[in-house]
Amino acid sequence: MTAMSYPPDHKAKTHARIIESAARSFRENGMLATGIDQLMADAGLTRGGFYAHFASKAALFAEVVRQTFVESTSNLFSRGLDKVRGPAWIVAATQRYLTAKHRDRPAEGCGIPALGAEIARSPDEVREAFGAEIEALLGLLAERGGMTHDEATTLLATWVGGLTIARGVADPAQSEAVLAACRAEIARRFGADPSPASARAVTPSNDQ
Amino acid sequence: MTAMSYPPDHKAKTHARIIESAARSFRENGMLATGIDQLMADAGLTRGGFYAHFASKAALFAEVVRQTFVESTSNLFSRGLDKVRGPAWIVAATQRYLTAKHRDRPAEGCGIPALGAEIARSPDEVREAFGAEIEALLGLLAERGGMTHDEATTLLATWVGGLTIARGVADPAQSEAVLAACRAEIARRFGADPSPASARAVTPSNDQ
DNA sequence: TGTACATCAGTGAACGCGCGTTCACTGATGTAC
DNA sequence: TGTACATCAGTGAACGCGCGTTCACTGATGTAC
Repeated sequence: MTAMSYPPDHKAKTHARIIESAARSFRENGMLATGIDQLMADAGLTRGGFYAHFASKAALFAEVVRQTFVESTSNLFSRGLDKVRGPAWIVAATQRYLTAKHRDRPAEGCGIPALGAEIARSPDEVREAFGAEIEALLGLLAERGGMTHDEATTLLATWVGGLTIARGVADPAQSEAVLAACRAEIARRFGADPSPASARAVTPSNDQ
Repeated sequence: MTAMSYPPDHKAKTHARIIESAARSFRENGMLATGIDQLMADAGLTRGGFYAHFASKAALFAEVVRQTFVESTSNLFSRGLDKVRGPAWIVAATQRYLTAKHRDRPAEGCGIPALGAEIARSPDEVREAFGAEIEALLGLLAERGGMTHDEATTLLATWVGGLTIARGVADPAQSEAVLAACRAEIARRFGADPSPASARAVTPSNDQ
């Protein structure tokens, strides 16, 4: 009862390690294509131990969904993007989301384009986690971008759809054109400079 | 050489039947989750015959991608939508795409939200077919909606992302709110009545 | 009209392999005294 | 300080099953004469 084996955070660290490496592999290869053998091996463990950490693969998937939103929130509200608000933030965040780098590195990117279709086919456990994360993210987008909830929803939809289409297209020029079109239209809509050059060094301006 | 067994269109009909039932199952359950045994059984055949029709599962997937765009084009440019152009078409097509019915029937719906992530992970064969179909569809959207290529790209991205998010969310009210937000913003942007009631009976107006 | 034949769409057993999950266990750790 | 013990994170063999693909074959069909 009071006896405590192992350091108290040992299992928690292993748990987090499994989720983080699963989150990478799920986004890169798909949830279904990632076997439990493989993802446990990636975390330096063997298959049997999986069920000491998660009730099922679906339970892990729900945790992975949460993990990808933690990462996305960090990507969208730090490293320069914490210094701007309103339209300037919207344009700068768009320049960060709709890039060739994000397109080419799904393992580190937004979970919605990478996992959305598999989430939609998953049990409630997963879809409820997704719904809660979407609502929280939309709140943050609306607040930081000075948008209505509807505008934030549409902005996120355009990001997700733009990246989905760009990832599916084989020709690099055509793919880049899809990203550029969405970037330009969003910048036009929110009335700021659409050139990618301005996205690198975001300057605090246009608060709300 | 000149000898011709079976009616000349017999194999072609079987070929089309496999593609059509695979297109349904791929969109509903995912490409990876659909086994060749199952999809051949759905078409009334046994597994071995598959390779008389397709070089590989990826080759079938490329055909399925083309098939879903044929269906989408039909859905977006007929049954009332062939009677309008310009902003009126944009709003009416949006009201048809971003609906609970489309969300709940992936097997009959747009292949981009349902298969985009799996297309992105597929060989060039599949991604080249997707790129060609995207380009053709964007041309049609731009022409019928009186939009620039960039506007058409962004509109399609918003449709795809909106449906992806709405499908992943468990709560029906939250899911409907995502669809409604995207519908309303698109209608607002293209300056027409955003109420769903006007979408049912589209009236020819506002040409280009 | 009747028979022999060539075609080929489709069959079904078999290949090696990985899947998600269960479960009896091992062995390193910290605690009690 | 030293020993016996309880804890429990992680192990690895095993479960039944379906995967994508290959290949020797069957049998219905249309053609030739």
